[in-house]
Amino acid sequence: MEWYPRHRRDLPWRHTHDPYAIWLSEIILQQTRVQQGLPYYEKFLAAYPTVHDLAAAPEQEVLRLWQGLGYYSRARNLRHTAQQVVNEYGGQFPGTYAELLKLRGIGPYTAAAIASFAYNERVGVLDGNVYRVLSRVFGITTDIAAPSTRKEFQQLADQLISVEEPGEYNQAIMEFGAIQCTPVNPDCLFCPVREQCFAFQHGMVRQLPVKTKAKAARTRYFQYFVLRHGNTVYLRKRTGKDIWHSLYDFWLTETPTVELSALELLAETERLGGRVATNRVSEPAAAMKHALSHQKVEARFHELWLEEPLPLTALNSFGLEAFTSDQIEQLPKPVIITNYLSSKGI
DNA sequence: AAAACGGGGGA
DNA sequence: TCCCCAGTTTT
Repeated sequence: MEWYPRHRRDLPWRHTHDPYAIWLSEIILQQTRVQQGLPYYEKFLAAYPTVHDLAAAPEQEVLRLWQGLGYYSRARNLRHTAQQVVNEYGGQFPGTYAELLKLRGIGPYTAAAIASFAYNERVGVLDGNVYRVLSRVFGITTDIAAPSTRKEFQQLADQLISVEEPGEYNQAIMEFGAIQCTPVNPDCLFCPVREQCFAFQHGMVRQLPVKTKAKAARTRYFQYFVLRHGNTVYLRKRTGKDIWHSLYDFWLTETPTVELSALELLAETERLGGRVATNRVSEPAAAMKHALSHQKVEARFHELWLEEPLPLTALNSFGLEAFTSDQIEQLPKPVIITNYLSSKGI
């Protein structure tokens, strides 16, 4: 806590005790680096200054603002919880850790963060930074990837937390992990706790924390059909339990390999009720790769110019909608789709 | 307890 | 190109 005031970054959410603003920042910062989250925080607070504004916003608008941040369920839960706070809590965020924990998108970490930052409740935050600092300082070799390990660290965090300034303490230990006790090349030379640090004293800094590696991501091959006619492009809102729920992309067939024969391409197009114009020679399919945590997506984009607009019955049964490029701009889309569209000047 | 869920940045 | 980072919900 001596280190913190001298080294802390000046971040906008550190100037407020408003639980709404703190909640917003914490949801954005889940699984997200500060530098990436910063502009989103500003955008959201400008668009939705209060929880009432967010609760009243259309889902598609919220998702569009969230575009590029990933883990889109965070954005849907954000809006859901805003509505719940307005409708069931009279617009006031719950005032305790236990109550906050009941809200969608708020787990142990976020509940502890809001409760301690906004209300000074004495409950230890446990994020990746805290795991790292505690495992090094105390020489804990338990695998932090194992869910059962949480209990051990939570107990320690709750024991260590300042009685006088729990919120300040929580921010301090996380900032210390983010800036000083970094995952690689931590600044042990100028570390204020090196004398008490087990890992430093025993030359184990590089070995801690112990964390088993996730298994390799599977590769999926997406064949996108970029169906076009005149000024319109056909897109589809993604539904179901897959990546990018509620975001828009093109008609999609998934294949076991990267290849898709010209025959299959035409067959699929005809299945949609469309005929490819013979006077427009389609270019070779554009290829793009997209890496996620648990999947690698290799996408091919087959641009198909249709002789006629797709029949309405086909649109309805396949969930496709016709859009102009101006309309497409407003739709929430996965980054890979945005990248493809901008490469095509759409 | 394990798997699913995005995207960015550094080496 | 490979590797690393990391909360919550769902299975």
